[in-house]
Amino acid sequence: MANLPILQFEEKIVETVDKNPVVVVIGETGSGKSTQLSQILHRHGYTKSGVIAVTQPRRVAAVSVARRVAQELDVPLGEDVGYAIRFEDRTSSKTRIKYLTDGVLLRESLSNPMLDDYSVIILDEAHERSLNTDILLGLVKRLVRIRRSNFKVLITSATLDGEKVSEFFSGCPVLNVPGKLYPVEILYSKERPVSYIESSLKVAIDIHVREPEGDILIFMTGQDDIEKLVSKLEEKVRSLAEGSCMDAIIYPLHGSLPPEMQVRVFSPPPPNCRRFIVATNIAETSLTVDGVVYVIDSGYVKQRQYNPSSGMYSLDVIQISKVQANQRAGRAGRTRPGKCYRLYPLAVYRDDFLDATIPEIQRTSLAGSVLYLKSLDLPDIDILKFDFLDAPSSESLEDALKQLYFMDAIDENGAITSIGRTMSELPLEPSLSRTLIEANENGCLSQALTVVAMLSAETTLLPARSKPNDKKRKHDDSNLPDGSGYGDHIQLLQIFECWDRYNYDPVWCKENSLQVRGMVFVKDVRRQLCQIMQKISKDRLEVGAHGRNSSRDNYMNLRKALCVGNANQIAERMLRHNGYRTLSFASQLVQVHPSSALTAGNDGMLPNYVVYHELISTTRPFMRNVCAVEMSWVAPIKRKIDKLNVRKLSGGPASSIKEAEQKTELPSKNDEETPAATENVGSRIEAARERFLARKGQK
DNA sequence: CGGTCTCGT
Repeated sequence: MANLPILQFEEKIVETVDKNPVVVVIGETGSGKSTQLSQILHRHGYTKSGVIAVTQPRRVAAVSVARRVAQELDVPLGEDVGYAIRFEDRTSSKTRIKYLTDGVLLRESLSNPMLDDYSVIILDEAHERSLNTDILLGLVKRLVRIRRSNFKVLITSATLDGEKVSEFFSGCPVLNVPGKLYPVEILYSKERPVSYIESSLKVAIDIHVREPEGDILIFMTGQDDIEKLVSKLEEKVRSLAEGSCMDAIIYPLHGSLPPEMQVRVFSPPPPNCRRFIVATNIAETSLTVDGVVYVIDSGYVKQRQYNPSSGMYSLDVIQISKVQANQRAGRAGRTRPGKCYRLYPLAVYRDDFLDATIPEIQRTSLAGSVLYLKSLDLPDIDILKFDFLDAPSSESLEDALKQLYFMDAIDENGAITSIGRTMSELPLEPSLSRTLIEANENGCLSQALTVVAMLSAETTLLPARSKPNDKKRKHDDSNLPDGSGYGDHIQLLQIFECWDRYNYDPVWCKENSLQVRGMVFVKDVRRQLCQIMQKISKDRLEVGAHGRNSSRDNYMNLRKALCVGNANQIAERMLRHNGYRTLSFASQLVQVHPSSALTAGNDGMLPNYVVYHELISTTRPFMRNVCAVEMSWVAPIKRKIDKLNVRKLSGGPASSIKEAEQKTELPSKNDEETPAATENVGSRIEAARERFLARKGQK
């Protein structure tokens, strides 16, 4: 701790914070900013008038950094130093330094918009530009203006363009703190490889044979490619002459690996043995592997993308940004000087790569964030003119308003309704909050709580059911319920009710190929939602998870509630086949995803109407998680869709839309870096993807 | 019949 670079700047930091309401601190990896800034300000009296909050984009970071600081100050965790993450609040009235996820701070601001428990707010890792951090940036900017004297904000970040943030905060000072990285030599390929798997294989084996000891970290785009490369590496390593070089262990590393497999990379290797770690971008920021000296960077990443004009997500392989490339390279220099092999030419890095990754706020549906902003009731804030560091496109904001209008969260003038207010209190996507509220009216709250919690866990829930070589059909060897023909929401409900009957036994999960971690998460979410619903409602609610066991249950009320909650996500079947067209937005042709539990009737036809949880474009556009609904429930929603007037939704006169459009289309210093419209983002990604596919060759 | 990169309330 004594030799952390940041401590040499203690006086300078304190002096600057004393004189300025906002300070940007640029500190590279190893500078100690996450653990030391809060302690420095604590030493200089900033905890006398309030708590110092430090936000983190990740739960594990909030916990581990809090633990370290408590240790350094020699106090018990949870007293003077504490942390707050979802499901776990380890703070007390004594707490002076509080680490928390940015999502938790946003939640807190709902019940205390002035955040006046805090004398200082430090937004850490702002360069990652998580959706929540971006919203917090806008929020604290406003708080600085309103709270004035007793409030300090620090924005800390590794590589973020300090000037840009400084400009955002009316020219606030920028402090630079050096890091503790060893030099990393960058080696470029002469040209783009035909197959980056083969190319990674060759480079990795070359390193293994020629270079001194040190682990190799290889960045790939996804599980599939990781598995391919791992097996090729194993084969190659076996074929090397015995005694010709040191031993090797090869580890895959990605998010869907069970935790016990992930932590293997943290235990040191046996002596005289080199580790190959083949990873997704999970190893870029989330997991740090000690002992890495060589990095192989394919230059690609898989990224999820939202198109607001079609309401559709896609998962694309795209080129990384310069920031990402440098982050990857830095992973080679943590313990001693290292080398980074870039599988692309310098010219590609220099001319093709974006400077910074497109921030999440420009890649995701904003319904939840817009509802949040509406619920703050800030008289001086117009959603379309909200002060973002990088504004989302006006299309994206209008899409969010439309969604909220169809869910009755805002009225035709764009004002938040009482339904919208209740929705904003629930830590869920708006469609799911709306479903819960409707279900409560319909007398099927307990069922809806289960469905909504299951959907919150996303894919953690139903992993690959069949092994690659297993040609059995979906439910063949599975005893899991089938959704009674109504589709996936009902199946999810039935699965959880089953687990409940088995007293939440983890063994049952494994036997039915359900991820234990995911199911436990569902149980936690469900419990949290029960508490919130109990608080909101005056009556005692019936929230037990036990299924009613009536064999002829047609889930009528639950499906009605789902229809209301998903008013923006309804599809109508075509007359002669089982394709659907989406209602609302521009109508599109979509299919039910093949993994769905929805079944056809005796005539071979699927239901006339379904609601879906998500549209995802892969080989074709699919609806994922669908539920059968009745035409009579859809009719009133259709009328509402026909009557829609977007101009009014955006806050009255059409002028506000125009202004927002102009604002986002202002030329910036670097057009590449701040894309104005989603279409630009989309087309650039499309181009990058085509190049990638062309290069990937064989696949 | 298809394929899931990473976070978070």
